Amino acid sequence: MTPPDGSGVARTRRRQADKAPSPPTGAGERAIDMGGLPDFIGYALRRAQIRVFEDFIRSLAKLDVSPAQFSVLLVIDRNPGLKQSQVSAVLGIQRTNFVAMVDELERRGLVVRQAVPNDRRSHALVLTDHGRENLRKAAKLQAKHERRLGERLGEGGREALLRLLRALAST
Amino acid sequence: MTPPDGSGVARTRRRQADKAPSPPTGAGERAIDMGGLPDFIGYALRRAQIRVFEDFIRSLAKLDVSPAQFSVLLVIDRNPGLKQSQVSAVLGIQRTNFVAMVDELERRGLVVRQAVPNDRRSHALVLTDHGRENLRKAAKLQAKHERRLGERLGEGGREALLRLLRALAST
DNA sequence: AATAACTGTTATCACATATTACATAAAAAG
DNA sequence: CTTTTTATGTAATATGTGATAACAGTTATT
Repeated sequence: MTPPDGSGVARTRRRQADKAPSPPTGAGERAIDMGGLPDFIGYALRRAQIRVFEDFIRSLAKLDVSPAQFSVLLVIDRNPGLKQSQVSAVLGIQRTNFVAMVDELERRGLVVRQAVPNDRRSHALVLTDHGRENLRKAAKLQAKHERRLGERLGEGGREALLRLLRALAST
Repeated sequence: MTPPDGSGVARTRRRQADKAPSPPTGAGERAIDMGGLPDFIGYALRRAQIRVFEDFIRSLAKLDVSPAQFSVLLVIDRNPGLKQSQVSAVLGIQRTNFVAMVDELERRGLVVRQAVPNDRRSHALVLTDHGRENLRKAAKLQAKHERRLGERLGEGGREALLRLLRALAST
């Protein structure tokens, strides 16, 4: 499996290079035949995912929290004391790659690794006060982002989309 | 914008590391609270995209054609003679990164860069016979893949999904 | 006690994407 | 027609994301 970020979207750098794909094709130049690409699930999925992640990143830019970081903070907040391996597993992040993520969150003072009473191998993850405060703000911005997406999808669109996406992802 | 592949999916390597996110939570260990993550568009989108790309890659493994390569071959086939920059632009690939892609496709004998009559800067891209044949086979496998996805989505699900995804991606 | 499995970690590798700089060539401006 | 701007392809490079292998310390099994 794979982490909740990826998306190929550069979080730090400001994007906007080359140009967006196929602006409706101006006057003169003959339209380019996409060969049905936009009607393929995978292509449509990818395009949508990129857009949504871009919007997410813009929405939380103030806090500099990526989609992946948001998911990590959220899970730790709801399940304080989980081991690194547990958090990484539910999120589909490999524990080896998860190390650096926790390093960064710890460096920023959002998370701490705590000793576990009966197991000297594992680290229990908990949010600091600062981490909780940061998550609270992030969640607010994320909710706004989510609402914005919902509006684009029309009445009942969001729920329908979630159902369909789960159908694709399940099993 | 961004290319049609990405997806964080390793095409070459065989995947399956760590374990899939949150298997329904067995008996003993208390369920982990995802904090509503699965109900967020971005998260669901990402998960679905990964799954779909994995399936695509498996489906076309025989031909060793990635989603990105498939889209490139398709566009060149439908619009023979387009310049590199045109192809990369419609697909949302930066022209600098597109160079290596064309190199590879050319190396494999699927595509050729042709001189353009009135412009000595640009290269016109066309499929070779081998490239066309390869695309034909790829399209067949892709169609099967697409049908399989459609079945998962139920009656009218595919069309509904495409509509919703386009709503997210547009503008 | 010996062996196996778990946990976190480091070091790499592969690959996707973005940025910068450049050479050549065509187009636009003057 | 010359100067300047823009377009095109390319290389070099940096960063991010994901996968693999190996390892040390610890705990669990046998």
